[in-house]
Amino acid sequence: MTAIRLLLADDHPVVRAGLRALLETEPDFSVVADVATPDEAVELAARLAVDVVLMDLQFAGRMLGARATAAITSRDGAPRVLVLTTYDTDADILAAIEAGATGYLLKDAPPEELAAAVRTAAAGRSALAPAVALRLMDRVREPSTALSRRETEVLQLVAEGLSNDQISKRLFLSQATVKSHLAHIYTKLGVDSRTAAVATATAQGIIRR
Amino acid sequence: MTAIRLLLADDHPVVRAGLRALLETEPDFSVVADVATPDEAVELAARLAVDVVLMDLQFAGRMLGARATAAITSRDGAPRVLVLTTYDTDADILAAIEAGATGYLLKDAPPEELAAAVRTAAAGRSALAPAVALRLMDRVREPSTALSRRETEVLQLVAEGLSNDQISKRLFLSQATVKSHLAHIYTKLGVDSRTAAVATATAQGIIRR
DNA sequence: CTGCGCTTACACCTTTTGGTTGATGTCCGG
DNA sequence: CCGGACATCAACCAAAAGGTGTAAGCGCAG
Repeated sequence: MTAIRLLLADDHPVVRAGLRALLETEPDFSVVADVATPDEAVELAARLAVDVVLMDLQFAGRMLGARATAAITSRDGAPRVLVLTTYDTDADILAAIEAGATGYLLKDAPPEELAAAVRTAAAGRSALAPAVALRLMDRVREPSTALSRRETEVLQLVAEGLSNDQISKRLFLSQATVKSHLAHIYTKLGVDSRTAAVATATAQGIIRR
Repeated sequence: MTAIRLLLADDHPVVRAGLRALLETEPDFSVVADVATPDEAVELAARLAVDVVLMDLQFAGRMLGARATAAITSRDGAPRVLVLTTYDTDADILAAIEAGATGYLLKDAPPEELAAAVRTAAAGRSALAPAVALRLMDRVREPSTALSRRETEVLQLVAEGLSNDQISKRLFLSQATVKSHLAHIYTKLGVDSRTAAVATATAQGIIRR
């Protein structure tokens, strides 16, 4: 049995070293490279014939991991991408899954869970951390509080302090559409103002700040 | 020359492994233990006669590191505490320094910076990451961004989703006063809406969600 | 003692946001 | 193929929030 070939992508040197240290103790794992940027990850994922990429979602505070994940998984014979991040918010999870991630793990996961997820991903099966799986279950069970992708996107911008007008320009919509989305968001969250929506959504982990 | 004895306190196994891997390559460092909880950190810092404690601020999403830091540094002959965390918000930095931390590093620091900071801390000198030092300088230079107690109180309620009317009732003020406070807040933060104020203040750690 | 900043407060006006109703097109699943 | 969820936009009205000017009491440092 050949070793599972791994590529680590995270902008924190400490995290890269930690993952390497933890994963190299497994005899059937081989960490072939670790990189600090999404671009390097995309390039090396293609060149080095790896089996699984462990990908952070945030690089230098921005959400570049999802795009890199999409770039990696879009090719034929692409490696599996296991997203490994700090936050378990709806927005992040959906972005990752949409980008083609095979699994979603949290950085506070114990080493055994990490290794198990890598093997699951290498076998092509989906690997979700318990907390993440639970959140997705809740989402399915309770569709009234589940915001659509577009709604989440709008609300994220609201949380960043943008006005309806700024949001409409950012998303190439009319203010009317932004207001429409917000009205739906208020209904779903049971609130009646943008700040209350942000507060509620933040508390529930629907958006990140 | 005796080795510098280190204790690692972080709830993320990956981070503990990473710090251990990076620091043990230094011949003059000796990692004597790593722990996952603040309580263990306080206990072992006293028992093991360590020189420097590398302390995370957040444990399981809560700010327990500052209290542990205070507990460790309050004793005679206490080890130096080097706070190592992900965020460089005002509130976190001030809490750490107030608790008696000798230094404040960010987790995205390169390994050399990390090792240098440990040696600096072991020698009893203050070790601040460049980004952190810069923020403190800004704070001293630009006191206009410092909100008064009342203003912070109002803004905290805004962040919780309350309307001006609700805030006025909560604080036994008139809506006019709340609006006055908010106008001052907008000026100090350089924004022009309540959501933008919350976003900015949260980013700077002025308020906590 | 005398400013200065914080807190409180009011009035007037403009801009933004929220609430409602209605309409069109798309896409997906039964 | 059709219903339903989603996304898009419009027009209108009501309410909330923001902008500006003004001002009084209070505590504190120079």
